Amino acid sequence: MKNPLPFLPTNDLSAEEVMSSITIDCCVFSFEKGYLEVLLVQHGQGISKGKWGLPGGWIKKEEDIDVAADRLLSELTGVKDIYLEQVKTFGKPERFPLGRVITIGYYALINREDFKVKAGFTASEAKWYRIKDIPDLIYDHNEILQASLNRLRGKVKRAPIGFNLLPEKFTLLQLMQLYTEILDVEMDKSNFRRKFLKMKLLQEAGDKQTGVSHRAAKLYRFDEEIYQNLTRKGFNFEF
Amino acid sequence: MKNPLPFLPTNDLSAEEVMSSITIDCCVFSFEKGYLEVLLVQHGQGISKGKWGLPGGWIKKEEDIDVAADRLLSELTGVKDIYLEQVKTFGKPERFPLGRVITIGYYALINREDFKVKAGFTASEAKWYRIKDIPDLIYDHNEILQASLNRLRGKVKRAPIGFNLLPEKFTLLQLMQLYTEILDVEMDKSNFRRKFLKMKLLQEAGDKQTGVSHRAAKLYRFDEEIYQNLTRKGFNFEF
DNA sequence: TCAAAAGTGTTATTGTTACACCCATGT
DNA sequence: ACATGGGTGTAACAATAACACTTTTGA
Repeated sequence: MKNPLPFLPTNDLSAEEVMSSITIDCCVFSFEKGYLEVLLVQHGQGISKGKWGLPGGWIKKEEDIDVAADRLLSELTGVKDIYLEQVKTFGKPERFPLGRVITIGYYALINREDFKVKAGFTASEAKWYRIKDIPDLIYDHNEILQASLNRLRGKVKRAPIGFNLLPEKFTLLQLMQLYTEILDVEMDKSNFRRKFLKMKLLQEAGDKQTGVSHRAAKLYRFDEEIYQNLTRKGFNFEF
Repeated sequence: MKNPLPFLPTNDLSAEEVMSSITIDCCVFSFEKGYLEVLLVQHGQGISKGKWGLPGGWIKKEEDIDVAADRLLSELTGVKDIYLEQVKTFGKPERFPLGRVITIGYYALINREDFKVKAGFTASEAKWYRIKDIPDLIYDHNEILQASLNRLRGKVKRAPIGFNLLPEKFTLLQLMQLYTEILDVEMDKSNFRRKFLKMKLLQEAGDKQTGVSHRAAKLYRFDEEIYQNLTRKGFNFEF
C-alpha cells in the first residue's frame, strides 16, 4: 500500500496506524524559579534539523484527539493526568513544507517536580525555555505558542488553573508571582492576599516554609472541592 | 483513482479537490425580533435524512481553513465579510458514523437584513431556529452548537462583537436586549446606558427611530476606529 | 540587630446596584 | 390623557488601589 502521508511519522507509529494530514502540537508550560517556561524539542532530521519546535505527533485512526494529545504528552513528560486544553487548529496551506498538514494546538500545564523527560531523549533534544527567550521555531510553531500563551492568560483570569503549575503546597507569594509572571503585570502583595483569601479557595496546609532565611510563610493547598461548589458562579481572578 | 473519502462531499466539490477526513461545521447566529437564532440545514440524503444539522463542508486541498469556512458561509448566506471565529475542533472517533472525520467548528455572526439563502435552497432546507428551540441535531452538532454558544457568550463580554448581529444603526435598548438575550441575564436600563456610553464606543447617528408609538430613541452606530484605539486596554462588557 | 519577607490595617477613590422619576410621542 | 418606552438622577453599598505599618525569623 502506498504511504498516504507526504512524509513519515517521526515516532514509533507507522503510517497505516495514524490519520493522514492531521497532527497535534502541544505547548507544555511549567513554572520554575519564578519563570514561566515552555518545553521545546529539537528536530533531528530533514530540512528543519537543529531547529526547535513544539512537541507533537500523530493521531491514531480510532483515537480521540484529546486522548492523542494526552498520550503524546504522557510519553514525553512522564506526567499522568496532565492538565490539557485545546487551543485551536492551524490550517494555513503552506504551514508545513512537505505537504498539506493541519495541526490541532493544545496547551498543557505541569508541575515541574513531576517532570521526567522521555527515556531516550537527551537534554539536548528536549529543553525548557523561558517564555521571553523563545527562539525561532519550526513551521508556524511560534504562532501556536503565542496563541497558547494568550489562551492561558485568558483562562487563568477566569478559572484557578494556575495551581496545576505549582507543587501541592505553596505560599501566597509563590502564587502571586505565578500570576505576575503569566499575566506580566505588577501587583500589590496586600491586595492580592485579600482578594485571593476572600475567595476561600485555599486550604491552610498547617505547616510552614522551611529553609528560608526570613519569616516562614504559611503553606496552602488548592481546594478542588470548594472550587467545584463555587464554579458555577464564575468568579474572577483578575488582579 | 479510488475515492479516498469514506463518503462523498455533499456539495459541488469532488473528492479529489478536498482534504479527506476533515471538515468544517459552522454555527451561524443572528438576532431577530429579540431572539438569538441559529441557521440550520436539513440533510437530504443518507441515514440522517430529514434531520437538521449545522451547515458545513469540505476544505480544498490548497485552501486555508478560515478561507474555507468563509467560502462555505458566503455561498450559503449571501453575506460578504462575515464575522467568523474558530471555536474548536471535534474529534471523537465515533462522531461521524460513516468513517473517521474530524471537524473544525466555527461560529459566525450575521446581520439578518443581509441574509439571503443560497440559490437552490428552499425554506424547508435552511431555517432559523431560536436558541431555545434547537431540535436534536445530527452527529455531534448539538455539542458544537453548545460550544459555539459558550464561546460567543464569553467573547461578547470582552469585545464588541455584538454589533455584527445588529443593523448599522440601532438604539441603546436594542443593544441591551441583544446582551440580555445572549447572556441570558436581566439588566437595568439605566445602568446599561451609563456603562455603555462611558466606553465612548458609540457614535450618534444623528437621526432617530421612526414609526414607533412612543418617544423615538436616538440611533447609534458602532465606531470601529475608536474601538481599535482602545482595544489594547482590554475592557469589559460584563453587565 | 539587621535584612528580608510575612502579614495587617487604613483610607480615598471608583464602580456597581437598585431605584425613583421626568420626558416625548403616537394613538 | 394615557400608555409606552426614552432618558436622567441619586444614594447606599461594594470593590479597588495605594501605601504605611507591625511581626517573625535566620544569619
